[in-house]
Amino acid sequence: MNIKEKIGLRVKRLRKEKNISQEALANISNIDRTYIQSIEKGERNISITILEKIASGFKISISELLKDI
Amino acid sequence: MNIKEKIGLRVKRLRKEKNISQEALANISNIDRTYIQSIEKGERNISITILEKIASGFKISISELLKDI
DNA sequence: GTGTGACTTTGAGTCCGTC
DNA sequence: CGACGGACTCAAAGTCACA
Repeated sequence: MNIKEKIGLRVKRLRKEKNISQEALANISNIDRTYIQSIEKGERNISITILEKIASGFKISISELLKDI
Repeated sequence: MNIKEKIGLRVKRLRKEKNISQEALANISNIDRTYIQSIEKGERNISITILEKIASGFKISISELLKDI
């Protein structure tokens, strides 16, 4: 499993834990809904700014978002 | 200071700590020398795969690379 | 060994709609 | 609400010559 897939799973798991929809995460993170989907599928090589947006959406640090990755 | 600049400084500091040149870091990380340079200047919005390369070059985890960022 | 500007190609990232 | 796809724009990836 590559790093993109790992991050996808991590995002998906965090999202499930918080019990929010892809759409909701997309909104609070200021990212496109379809892009979140693509990320969760492990298709995208996301940039640090997107990582930052997602982390802030989850209200955690980037380093926390990438823990165990 | 934005996140790109923060990462640039972090990379630069880690590199100085290890006492290696940009060229050496570039080689062990499999990245172009000028690209490392651009990253250290905080100009690049680097992706997760580049973060992975740099982290592995430093022999640390990505989460460790992004600590305090 | 470092610093810079310029460049091309590929994919990041957005927006639309459908099922 | 999640999954998928088309079409689009702009930026990340990667390299070069020269100082």
